[in-house]
Amino acid sequence: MPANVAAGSGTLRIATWNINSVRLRLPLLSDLVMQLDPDVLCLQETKCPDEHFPHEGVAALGFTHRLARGMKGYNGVAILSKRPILLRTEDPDWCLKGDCRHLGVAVDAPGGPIELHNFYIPAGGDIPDREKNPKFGHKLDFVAEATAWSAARPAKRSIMVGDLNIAPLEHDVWSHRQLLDVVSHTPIEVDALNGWQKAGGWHDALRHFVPADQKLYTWWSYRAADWRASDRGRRLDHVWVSPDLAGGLARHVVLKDARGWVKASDHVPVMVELAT
DNA sequence: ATGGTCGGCAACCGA
Repeated sequence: MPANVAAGSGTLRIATWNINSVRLRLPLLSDLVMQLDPDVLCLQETKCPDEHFPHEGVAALGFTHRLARGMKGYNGVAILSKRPILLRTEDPDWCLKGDCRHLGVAVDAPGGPIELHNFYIPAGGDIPDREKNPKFGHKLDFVAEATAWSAARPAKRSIMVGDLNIAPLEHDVWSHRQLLDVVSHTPIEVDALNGWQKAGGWHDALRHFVPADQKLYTWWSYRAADWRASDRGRRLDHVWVSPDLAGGLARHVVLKDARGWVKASDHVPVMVELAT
């Protein structure tokens, strides 16, 4: 062991990906593993009931520890890990909907257990008005509940990842001006997300590496004729870490190439490596 | 300004 590395410490690579059907895109997971080699991979939009989760295929990639929380057709999250993970049973059923948008675990990390939360926040529909659009209300209610939850238990040795479906910064979207009325970048959503982040004392791990005045996207619409040429992206996927882990942030990857894979998801994988 | 494309699952809903 190098002299500058304390006993019991090490690095951990955490990745997050909205896979948009884990069964359809199972073959792409091996590309992800080759590119990022994550210790822990958090998935959203698995769209897969637990009894049909492709455990065998995922195990073949080295993820010996797996937890899935899915349902038929919609939503669904999973945590795949090369290190032991322990399901947290004390976290809320968000908005009491039982809709499979969160998994919380303790990861057996070098240096001691790390609390990890994988979120899939409601997209919120098309109209940014909770009176006219209940899905937007659900999104705001979900974030408000998560804010109160974070405020009640300041984060320590904790990581929060997922598809939060909100792009908070001006340069998290291709055109701040043109997206001010578009769900994902409206001021009410941005304020809500910033309030959540502040309530938990969370550090934005991607913006730790990429300055706020540089464009950074993790999602490109399927509807663009040429997603790469038009480059009308948004940063909807996030990695937040508690203050005590922020000093250990070592590396990040936004795997933009994944948007060009055959049968791509509209989101790309994001990975953060940190000392634990 | 509008519509553009996906996935699940079998007619549209959700993104």
